[in-house]
Amino acid sequence: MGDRDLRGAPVQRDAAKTRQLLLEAARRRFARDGYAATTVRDIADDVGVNAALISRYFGSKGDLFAACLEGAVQDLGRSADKVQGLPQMVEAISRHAVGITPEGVPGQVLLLLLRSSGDEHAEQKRLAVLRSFASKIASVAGWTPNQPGAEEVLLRAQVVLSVAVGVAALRLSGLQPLGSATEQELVSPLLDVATALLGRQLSPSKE
Amino acid sequence: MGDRDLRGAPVQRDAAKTRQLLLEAARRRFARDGYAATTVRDIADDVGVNAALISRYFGSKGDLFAACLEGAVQDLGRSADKVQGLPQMVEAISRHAVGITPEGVPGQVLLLLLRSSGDEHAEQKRLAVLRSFASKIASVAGWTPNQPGAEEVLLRAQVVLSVAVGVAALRLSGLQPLGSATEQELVSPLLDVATALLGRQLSPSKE
DNA sequence: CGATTAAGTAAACAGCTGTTGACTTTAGCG
DNA sequence: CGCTAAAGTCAACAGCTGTTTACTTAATCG
Repeated sequence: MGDRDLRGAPVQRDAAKTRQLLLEAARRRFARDGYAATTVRDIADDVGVNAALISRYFGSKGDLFAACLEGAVQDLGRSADKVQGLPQMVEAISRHAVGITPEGVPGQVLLLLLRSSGDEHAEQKRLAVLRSFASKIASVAGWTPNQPGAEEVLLRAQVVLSVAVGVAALRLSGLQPLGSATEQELVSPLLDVATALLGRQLSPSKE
Repeated sequence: MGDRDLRGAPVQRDAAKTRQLLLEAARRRFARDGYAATTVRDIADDVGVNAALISRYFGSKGDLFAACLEGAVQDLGRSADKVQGLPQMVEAISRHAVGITPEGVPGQVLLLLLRSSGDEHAEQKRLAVLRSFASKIASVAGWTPNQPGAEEVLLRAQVVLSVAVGVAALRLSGLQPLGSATEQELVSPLLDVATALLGRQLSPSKE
């Protein structure tokens, strides 16, 4: 770690800070390369710290992955809460597909939801997040759980989610022009997709 | 391997057959679990054979992965050649997203295109396949390479491809109802998506 | 049938992985 | 300052990974 900071804040030995840096590095690696292809030494090297700290701070590599997933949940939740209409939802999806965080992997949060450690517990959490995010998409489109045709709407909402994760994955692969498309360039096609899938359902604002 | 076969064909020791079985097992594993999480012993055990045969028959684990990718290319190409209109293309996509092969992983071929070994050579092949498949989608929608707005159409075609791989990935995750949706149940929403993205471009059949 | 060659196995290998325990260094406080 | 507890390093470990080598077993053919 660096010996100095621009501000006077404590830098040199700060367990909380180091823990946070490890978490961020792990998120990047896990999202980009996947769980199995990422070693604890990779992550530790990114931070410039010894790999033993991962076991010390998080318990195990698997627990670190679980913590990353938890972070993704919160990031996603924070975005979802602000969303009110279908266009706003598409904007949020575009933002996540492109990647919000600076220095982060494109589509980091969404990609993490595709990554799997072997652990059953983590796997169920991952599934729970996907399910709840799909439900959120459906609800934004005016869906209520026990109306007729709810299953069909939920399916379509999950297809919308599929676009999001698919775009994130293909961007990561470097497929052009998708890989270098800006957030705004994505909004138009993604809005078309969302409208086509969910637009004719009892829309919240007009008609 | 089994000692008998129902037909009189040679079963017990057939290098070609064993090689083929290894290839199929590898495709399943790589598609489902990814490259790094799959060990050569896993694959060999699926076939009931010693792991040393993988190095012998394919050169290395990386070469085996490349062979799997090659298989995916051919499968995808075979489907793409038959396709003529946009509805047929959606059908083909649905078929691949659900998974054609019996005993195969859902969306095996599409998932393989998301999996990455570290190898640069394999990575470029993977990208080439994605690119060519996206172009195929665009061309089915009536796109020609040097027309005005070609870039935009290509982007939209790649979004269509994103839906395909996204659906395959989320089905693998077990997200319901998407995970157990039939090919026919997927056709309707996917046709809506493809039409919304590419329909207003100079469509091949009507108008 | 016996020999030759292919098909498959077994064991060993070097390198890497996650994790642990003992050690060293730094920050903070009396 | 000197001491203590925290923060971080280091080295070692057991287990697993891909690959190779020497071997056993089975099929083929004169």
